[in-house]
Amino acid sequence: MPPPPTKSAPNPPLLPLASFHSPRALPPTLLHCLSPEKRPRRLSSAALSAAASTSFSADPSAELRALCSHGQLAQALWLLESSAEPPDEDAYVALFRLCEWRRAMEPGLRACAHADDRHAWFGLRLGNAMLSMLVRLGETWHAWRVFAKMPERDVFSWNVMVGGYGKAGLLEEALDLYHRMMWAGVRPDVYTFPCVLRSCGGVPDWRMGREEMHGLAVKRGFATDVAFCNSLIQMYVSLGMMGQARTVFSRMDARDAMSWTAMISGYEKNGFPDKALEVYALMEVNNVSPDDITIASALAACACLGCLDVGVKLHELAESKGFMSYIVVANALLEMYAKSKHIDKAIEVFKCMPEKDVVSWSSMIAGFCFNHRNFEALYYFRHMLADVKPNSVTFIAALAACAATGALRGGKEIHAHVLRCGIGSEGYLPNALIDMYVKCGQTGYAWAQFCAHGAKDVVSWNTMLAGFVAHGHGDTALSFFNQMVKTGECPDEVTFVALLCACSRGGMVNEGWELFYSMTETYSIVPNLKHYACMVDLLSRVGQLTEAYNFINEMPITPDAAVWGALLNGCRIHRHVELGELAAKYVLELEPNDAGYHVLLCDLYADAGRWDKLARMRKTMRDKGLDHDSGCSWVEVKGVVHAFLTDDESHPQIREIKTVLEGIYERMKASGCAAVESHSPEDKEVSKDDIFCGHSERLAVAFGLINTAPGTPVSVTKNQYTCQSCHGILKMISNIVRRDIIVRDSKQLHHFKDGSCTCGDKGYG
DNA sequence: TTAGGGTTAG
Repeated sequence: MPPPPTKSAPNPPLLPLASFHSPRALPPTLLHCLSPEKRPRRLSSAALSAAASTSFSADPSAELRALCSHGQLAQALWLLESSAEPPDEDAYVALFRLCEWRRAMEPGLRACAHADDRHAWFGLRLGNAMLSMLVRLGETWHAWRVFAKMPERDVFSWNVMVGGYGKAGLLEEALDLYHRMMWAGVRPDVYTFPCVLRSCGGVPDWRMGREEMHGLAVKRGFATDVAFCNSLIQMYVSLGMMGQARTVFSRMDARDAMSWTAMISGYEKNGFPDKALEVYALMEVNNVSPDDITIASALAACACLGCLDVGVKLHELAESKGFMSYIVVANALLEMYAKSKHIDKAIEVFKCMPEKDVVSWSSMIAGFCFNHRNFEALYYFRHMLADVKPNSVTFIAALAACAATGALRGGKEIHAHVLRCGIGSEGYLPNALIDMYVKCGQTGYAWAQFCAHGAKDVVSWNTMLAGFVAHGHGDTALSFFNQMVKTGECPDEVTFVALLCACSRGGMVNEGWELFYSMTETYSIVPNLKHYACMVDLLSRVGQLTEAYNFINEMPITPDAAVWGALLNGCRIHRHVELGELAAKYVLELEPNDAGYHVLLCDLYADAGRWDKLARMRKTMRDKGLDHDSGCSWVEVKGVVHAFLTDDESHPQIREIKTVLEGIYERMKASGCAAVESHSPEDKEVSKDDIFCGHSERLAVAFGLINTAPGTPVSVTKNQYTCQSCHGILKMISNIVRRDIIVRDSKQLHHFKDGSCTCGDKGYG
């Protein structure tokens, strides 16, 4: 006897065709197939004696049918299990249909076991009703057992099984069953095609779906059936063949809301959200009324595009049609608001939802991350745990929030939670864990996670590669890339962004050119704006400013602000005011309200001693309202993330923080550290003002030093780039206090240790 | 005399 299946049991291999009709190969009774938690509860002895003393009507089968027709499931089940004789086939069928309609798992399985025990289910109608119910309840395995035992099967039985296996994601098995059906000489009907096509889209050999199914449907005269065409569209959608989907759609004589929705969601899922909205507009023009699923699909397209105006109209429409109580619509709506940078509106929708599922919570957590409100993401994550069980998508979003704030302890807790749930290798979770460890400055943990990840993909390699680059291990990054290629992993655009970045940080010009050319010549990857920006950065940082400028002018695509910004940064490092001003002209044309680029130009003037121009630039910033410093740093202490703003005096421990900074200043003076570069033109020594400049990273570092154990590293995350003065001071602090200080800023990761930084001071001319 | 097609989050 095979072991009783459990919920996680793999799909049983299909028996050889011949065994279907061989009594010797029949599986044990259905009751024995049920997993322990699925076994029906027997009636207690008290209930049995009560049943024995109950007077039944003359026709229990009629009574059972009547109870089912009135929806009285509990009483019907009781009657079934109390009667001495099994009811007739009609009564069983009525009970199975009621269980199917109610999605009543346990009563359904009990009724199945009852029929099975009494060998009363051999009729075709009864078997079919059983199959239909089991498939609808998601009990494909049990459906298979019933199907295998049925002495007679019709096209309905086969359709239910083929469709059921497809729904359960067992696509190969579904297609196998379809072929067996054909071999068995069963003639497919109009229902067969949608059942099979569901699985054709998910298997590599899609030609079977297109050629065999389509041809057969045409031959049988089903090609005009709306459900068949919709299934065909869906098959092409899942194969990413939107052209063919469009052809089927345009040739349809009649289309219903499902046809339109399949096209809308198809375009959205295949990366054409704009086309999805075009189809939606066309649907309106054709006066086809959208239903809840259409609206959810169109909202998903709006979310992709950040298209608020159409999204708001869909919101109004959903309200007018009374769809707001549908969780799918509400979820799609809050996602749309979050992605359109209206997170407060998303919160409003979320709070109005009478019921929230794992998608609602995960969307909110990811939405907060998308809107740079990572603390709220973590707050929602903690609250969710009391309400809904998180899944891999939730954990990925929460890990992103930890990564963004450098919340290592929080990230580790989530890692432990993931392992406890046994989903550590599910979906993108392994890569999200690598990313979290990388961004929290823990390359060692990231590496361990990378090595433990059994199914590495290009994203795993890229994430780890980016980790080496961020930590200043340029040589390791290049050898890691070689290892990646040797293992057969094909690099993509992201890989080359990381590699060129490594070259730029390490001043490896020749390697950079070689990699840049290899993109097109070896890997057929067309360089994008990010790659060009990296190359400009590489050339500019090493002082090849004219080459960088010429390189920009020869670009086959129009340079963006990042490309010109890289040149501006190079000009700042090498104090080339004229070329810097030219780069700044382009940058500020493209990004006129970006405070960061204005600051970069100010720094260029300050470093070059052009105080008149600096004053004018600062005035321009004031006039534009860009002079407000919104610098913010975070540090995690004992699992709690503390945030500090520039000149922040609000923290309860601010006096201790200042005392620590003052102490450091005294020790700097005593140890003769006086050669810090200052922005002040007259003073070239470290002054008290330098120490108390109010920059958020210093406050966060001081707070971390106070509140963590001696000898342990302090890890800080900052939303802007670390200024030259802070960089110099932090190097000194790491030396004085003999602690590792890790600062991840908006540009790179700095690991300060014994008075030096892993960035090699590149970028701090 | 039952059944098939479009569904939100990374």
